[in-house]
Amino acid sequence: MKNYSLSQAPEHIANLVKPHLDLFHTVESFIEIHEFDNKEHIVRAGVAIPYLFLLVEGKAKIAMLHEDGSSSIVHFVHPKELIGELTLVGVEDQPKDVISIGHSICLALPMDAAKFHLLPDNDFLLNMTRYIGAKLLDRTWFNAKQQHYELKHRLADYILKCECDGLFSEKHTETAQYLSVSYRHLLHTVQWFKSEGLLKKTRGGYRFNREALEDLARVLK
Amino acid sequence: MKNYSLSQAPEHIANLVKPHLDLFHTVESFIEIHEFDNKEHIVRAGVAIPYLFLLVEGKAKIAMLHEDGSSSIVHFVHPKELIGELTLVGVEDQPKDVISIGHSICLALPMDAAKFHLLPDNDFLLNMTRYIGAKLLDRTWFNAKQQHYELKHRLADYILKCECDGLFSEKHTETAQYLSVSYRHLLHTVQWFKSEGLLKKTRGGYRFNREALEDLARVLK
DNA sequence: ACTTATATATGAGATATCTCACATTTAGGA
DNA sequence: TCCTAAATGTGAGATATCTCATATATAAGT
Repeated sequence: MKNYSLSQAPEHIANLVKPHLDLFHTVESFIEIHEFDNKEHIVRAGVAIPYLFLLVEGKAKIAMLHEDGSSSIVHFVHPKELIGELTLVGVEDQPKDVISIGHSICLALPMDAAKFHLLPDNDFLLNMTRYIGAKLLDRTWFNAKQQHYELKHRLADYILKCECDGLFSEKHTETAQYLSVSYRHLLHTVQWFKSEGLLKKTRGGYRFNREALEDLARVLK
Repeated sequence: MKNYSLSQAPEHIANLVKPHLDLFHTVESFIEIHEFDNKEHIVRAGVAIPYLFLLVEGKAKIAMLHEDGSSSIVHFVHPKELIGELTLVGVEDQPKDVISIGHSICLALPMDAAKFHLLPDNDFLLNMTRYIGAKLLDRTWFNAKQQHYELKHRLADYILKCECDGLFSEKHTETAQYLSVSYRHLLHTVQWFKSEGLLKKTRGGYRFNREALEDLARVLK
């Protein structure tokens, strides 16, 4: 993990970060930049979170460990999303694991500074409430659909959400944990997609038949 | 639906409501009391919500309609819980159905008054953020468990959560919609519980073997 | 008291999904 | 470059869960 203050950041990083600073303009002097390698913990389950993070570049997964040793991926964090916001407002006592997927870059604001300078600011707080509220809505919706429709629909939806320039390149292991099915069953469905001509493996991922996938995903609205 | 202002409330209702007013002490003059009958809509899906409600007495379900015509129960609202808080903070454009289960009583604060008088109040807003944040955590946790464990565990957990003085008396139809399984399959599991001596039907509901249910529910932590 | 809608109940057969076992390929670290 | 861990891929058998059909009991409305 690399860690330096905003003012010491190399220029290409500073440029990357600049567009994300608006939320934090009142506390700019406290801001640090943290870089994480693949599989590095950004937050460790059960350990108090010392920063409010904002993911600028890269990707991360929030994972949850079950009693039986297996784990679910509860959420994929993408750029512009916060990490630690529930700790900031004081409702999360037991944080979950947050793990970098590939190399990633975060703005990091010490939690104390955030509590002291941001929470009393009504505009900031309203933004935060909306952010959390939108997440609640999303997750409620996601989960209702998740339980109700079988894998092929959810997978189609997921592929379309993750796809980048017509290429789907998420790991099957993580897809399975996110969609809450066994790896084995995910592979069955992937094979079925292939055999129906919805997916075709190429270098670096899968190409797909967008219309057909959209058809399958449509029931999730 | 009966609807009257706080000052006109009959005494027994006023007494019931009093302990719940603290959140709203700055806007007491705007407050109304709404009473709903069984199956009456408190909020109708897709129609703008004109009030921020606080459930004082009774119970309500928040339901979600799927494309295929079936519906999921997303949440059971219990006394002291809010209805419409996501509309208040401005993230819910399409409210879901909220339906009274049995007779219920709500505090009702006109949405405009709430927006004007409560949102600018930093203390109130922080409370609201915490309320919404706690709900997000709960639901995340609930859903991860929900997908991961089979019905017998989730049902055991649900019975213990709903039980009142050792009596479980929720409707099977609603239980099935909440736990996202078919009615048929729920009944299979109920029969199995009976045959194993975990459940016994009596007048007005089911008695149960608490230790055995706790054992089953334990994996959900 | 009668009628209707809703909730409870049970059976039979289909299938979506899981567990376990094992082989192969890919990627990361020394 | 080799070695190891992770990711990918496939098979066989079990089971959790679903759909549909149908019957009875209970609650609600007139």
